[in-house]
Amino acid sequence: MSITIRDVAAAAGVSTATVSRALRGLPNVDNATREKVKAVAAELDYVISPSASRLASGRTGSIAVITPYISRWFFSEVISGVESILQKGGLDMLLINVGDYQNGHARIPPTPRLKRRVDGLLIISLPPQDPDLEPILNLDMPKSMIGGITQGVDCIAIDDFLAAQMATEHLVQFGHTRIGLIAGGPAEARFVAETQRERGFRSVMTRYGLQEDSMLEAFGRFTIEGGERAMLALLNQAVPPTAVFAMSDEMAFGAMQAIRSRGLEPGEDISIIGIDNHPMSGYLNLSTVAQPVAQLGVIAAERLLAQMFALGDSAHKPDLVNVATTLIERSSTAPRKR
Amino acid sequence: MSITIRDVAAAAGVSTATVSRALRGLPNVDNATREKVKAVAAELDYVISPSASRLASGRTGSIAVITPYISRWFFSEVISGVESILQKGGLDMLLINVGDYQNGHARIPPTPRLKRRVDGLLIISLPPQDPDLEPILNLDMPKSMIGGITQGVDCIAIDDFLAAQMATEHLVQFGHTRIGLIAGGPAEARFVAETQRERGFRSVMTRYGLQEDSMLEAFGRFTIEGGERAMLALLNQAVPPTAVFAMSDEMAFGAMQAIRSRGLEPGEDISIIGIDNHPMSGYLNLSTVAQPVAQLGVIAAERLLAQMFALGDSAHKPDLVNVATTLIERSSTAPRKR
DNA sequence: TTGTAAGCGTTATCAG
DNA sequence: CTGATAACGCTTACAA
Repeated sequence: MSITIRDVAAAAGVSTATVSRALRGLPNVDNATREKVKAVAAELDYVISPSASRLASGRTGSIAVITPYISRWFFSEVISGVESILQKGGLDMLLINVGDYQNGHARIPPTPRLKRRVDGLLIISLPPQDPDLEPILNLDMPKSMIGGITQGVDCIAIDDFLAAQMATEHLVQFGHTRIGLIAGGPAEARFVAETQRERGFRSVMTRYGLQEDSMLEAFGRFTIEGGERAMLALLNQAVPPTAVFAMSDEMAFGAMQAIRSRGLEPGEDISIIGIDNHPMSGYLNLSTVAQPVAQLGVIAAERLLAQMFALGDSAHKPDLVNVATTLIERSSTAPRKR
Repeated sequence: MSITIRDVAAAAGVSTATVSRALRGLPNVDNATREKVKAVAAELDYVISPSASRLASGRTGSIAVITPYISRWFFSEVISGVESILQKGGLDMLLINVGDYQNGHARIPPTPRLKRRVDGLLIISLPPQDPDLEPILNLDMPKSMIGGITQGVDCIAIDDFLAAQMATEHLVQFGHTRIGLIAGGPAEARFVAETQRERGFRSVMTRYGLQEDSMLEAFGRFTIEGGERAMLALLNQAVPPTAVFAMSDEMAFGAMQAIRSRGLEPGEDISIIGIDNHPMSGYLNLSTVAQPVAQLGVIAAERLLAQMFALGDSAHKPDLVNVATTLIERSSTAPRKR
């Protein structure tokens, strides 16, 4: 029914082998022959059958992007960066959401869906204790991950420890001593970034001999609404913090709302800083530590491609790539009022 | 190297045909045989080779999601909805970004990448005049689209005409007569939604005999920043509007910022309303016409599946599905001050 | 209910 | 540089 390589071969007066070589740009094809074949193929509107090609060659020409969320800002931004590189590399992108967060019903283990289906894996921020992670890492194919740390795998991330230090230090420099923390969730189910950010926060607190009050930590689940609830909890303390470090801008947005709902003004009455530099942050005057999110995706995809094409000769050596962050001061942080 | 259906057949003492039938849940297999085969397959950790299966059966088990953006809120939300259904249906999702907006360099026509690669197409908001659209629609496979209108194709959308009417009417009811419009872009390159929303806006203006001043229309490109610039342009008019309808919440966010930058207060001095009910809208007190974005993706995916599985018997009839919207009043809109 | 065997459309190995 | 031809691993009539 569909037109095959044999039709092209016949029409061009060559063998299927030659057609295959000519069309894929392989060497050892006479230039005239190649042009002829290309012309015939174009005229016949011939398109290679990926299934047949995959079966015969063993390469699938596609890579799986595994993510716990699709629509959250950070993730969609990363995915967008990844896609741009994969498209450029002529690879198909299979998007797989492993978050059971959405609908709660039992998650299907993704491993079987991956086994013989893709040539590479790009893993976005799977928490180390996620039960799916290990089987995925055991899959024998090139992989690179964003926001994780695994020996022997290309890992791309900002230095979360440092970013949190920058944010916290900024608050300390403004004279704040009673500083609250809005984290994502409790330690049992954390992304690597969360753990690192908490460590960074604590390291600065300790360095300046500041009291670490466990009542001054709340969880915001990385959502606006969660950030709002977390801030309200902090405000309900006997002695509320005068400054707060939120692990993400979106949680900080919610926190600012909570602050206002108490008749207080962010910056004026309570300083707040986030991490991300979300597109809204400039408009809401939120101080933050900016990270180049889409760029993380770009780099991870590029390193994945490097692995896939570094066959034999120049062996690709996996590494941990740290991308730089920048402190952006806006009016949500200000010197502490005595 | 990898374990094949023949290994399973041998180990189970049956033919490859039986293994194939048993594993795929086809009828006419003895129950005992089926269980035996399943057990052996599980033990051998056997996974069907998709390439071989596809080649033999002609079905790819994957569908392409074609979108002009990945990381913009509306699109990532839709994609998320689509993914949840496709995953449930056991289908792979190929995400294809056809926006050349990102990097400007010549876009590769997506048609060849689609030809023999997927079983179905889910098209998100391609403008009717997009040169890629027609070749895509000509592809002979099930398709459904979101935010578009094409005869003979399943189309899912809100009633954009009505939504714009609701928003505009809301402003009129508050006594506003000089109403500005923040659209996406000029008529030459519009999404269907834009065209419909402009029509809805104008229909209400006309119904109430309100002046339509072409100087009171500005383009915001559906971004926050664009909305800000557009609003500034409106504010620079000799007689600025007292109320503004923005075609999206994100543009409205930018517009609110612009209003504040002039020392004015949204709602107090200038009313503004958007469309979407973006997660930030509640926090910014933006009035809006809410649409269930992820739900659009869910429905579109479900209808696509319906087409793919309605082979023969109950023929699926393509249709235009309209999803309901709701007016949400917040403090960004208020009665006009005389 | 089960087995046989002919494809499915390429790629890749050898010769030539 | 080019052509036969044997895989690749599964599905699916058709037989049994």
